[in-house]
Amino acid sequence: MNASLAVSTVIFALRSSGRFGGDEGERALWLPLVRRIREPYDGMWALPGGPLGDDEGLAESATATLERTTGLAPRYLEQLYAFGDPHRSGDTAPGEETGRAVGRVVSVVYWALVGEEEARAARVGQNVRWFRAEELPRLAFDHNLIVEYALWRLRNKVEYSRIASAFLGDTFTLAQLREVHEAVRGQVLDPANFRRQVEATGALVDTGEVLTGVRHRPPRLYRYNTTVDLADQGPLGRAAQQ
Amino acid sequence: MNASLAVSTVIFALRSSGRFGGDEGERALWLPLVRRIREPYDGMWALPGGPLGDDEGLAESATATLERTTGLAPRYLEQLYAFGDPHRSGDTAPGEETGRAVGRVVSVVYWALVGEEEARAARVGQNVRWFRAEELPRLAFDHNLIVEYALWRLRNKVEYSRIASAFLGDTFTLAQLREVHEAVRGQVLDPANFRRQVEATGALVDTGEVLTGVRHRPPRLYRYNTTVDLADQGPLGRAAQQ
DNA sequence: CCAAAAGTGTTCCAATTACACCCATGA
DNA sequence: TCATGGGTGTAATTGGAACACTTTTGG
Repeated sequence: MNASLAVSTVIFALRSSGRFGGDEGERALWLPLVRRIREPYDGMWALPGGPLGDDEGLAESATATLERTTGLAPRYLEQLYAFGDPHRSGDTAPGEETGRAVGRVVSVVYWALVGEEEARAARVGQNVRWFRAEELPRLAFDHNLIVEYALWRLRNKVEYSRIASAFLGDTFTLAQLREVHEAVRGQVLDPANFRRQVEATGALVDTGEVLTGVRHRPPRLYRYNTTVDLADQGPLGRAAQQ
Repeated sequence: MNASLAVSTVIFALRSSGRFGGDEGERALWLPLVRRIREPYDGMWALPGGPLGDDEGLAESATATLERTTGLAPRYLEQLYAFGDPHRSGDTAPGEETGRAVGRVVSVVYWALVGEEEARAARVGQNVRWFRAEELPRLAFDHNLIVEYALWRLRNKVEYSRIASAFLGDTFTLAQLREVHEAVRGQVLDPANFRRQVEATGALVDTGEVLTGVRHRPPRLYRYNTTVDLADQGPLGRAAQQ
């Protein structure tokens, strides 16, 4: 019989390493992993996922995994890649990846972004733990490679699309948006030039409100033009396809 | 049971509409399709593909399909997307896509580029026909959408990678490379600026030879630096992964 | 008034564009 | 020698990077 199909999801959140309630602190990318409770790779950490349901779409399955693992809904979701190498389990013995199927598994992997606010209150299940994306232990299967690839895609895409706003709330200041870019891209950006660049895209909408309570000049609050997709997916975005 | 898995391939070739042997003529993108001989969509044209073999990698399966359909080997091959919507057959009745499996099918689709020279001599099988990529009939399943998406990816990628050379032989003149870009991107490019841009990448190697027999100044023949991949796939390219 | 970040202005540099012009070959 | 595309030169324009400077708040 054919290989069996699983859907896994790389879930990214931006978290301040500082205490709760504090607006400040070093922001870094985190992601939730689940501990395996069967062979192969028993006891190791792995990406959340599961077998594809009989009448379930691929993106739908990724969303369900996200909800099951964190209780959250994605602010951005995109297919990453399909991994199907016959020996990707790294083991010569046939392994099960989903906890149910046996034998060869092809994984369609998605990556998701969740909001910073929601991520603070994310449910933490029994065998779920959040890790810094840059400091992962050795994961089950080829999941280290998958996370690396997802990080690469995220970092590329944040430069030429609007997905950075997925980490933020509906309204945000330009400094907040810039800090997301800085955290993901790993470099400091000139506030003046950053402002002009995002303003030049024409996608920013001035809400007319300002953020008060800060001990300096109150920054304006912006919103993104929601009639436009966060990222151009070409024909896939224009169709109702996913 | 789970959905079954198929691998399909969008195969692009660049063809002159002129006669054989003539170097000139309007170049356009063509692709081979196969005629379905079963329900659903019996008699309609579809992308070549087939079920994933038991011990076969995904890219390996795409390469095998390419060989079976055209007798050619890909000069460039990349995974496009996994399509798995439960109702992508467009039919409420359960359909078979591969000619063997029954029920729901998830297709991992690849796209490939083959050389212009090889494509002229491509084997044309019983139920295989080449079509201009811009003038396709209504295809089986969601294959029109898939081809549209593949075209979009090709046109994007040709601008920031070296995949255009996959349509050409080992050595080529800058005019030939420019004509490939013009055909794919659908716009004329300034020869002088095009030359400087590709030279600036440092990937061009002057072979020292020239192309003779033309009734004007003989152009130099170049080669691409083959130690570099045609396109940066990030961690996927660096690993032995496919 | 002072510190701090918001926001604006200006200069410099690199890349792209447009286009003029010379070069080398076949007919 | 002429037509044709190969190849080089150069000025104009654009866009980004760097950084000085003004504005507006809380303390």
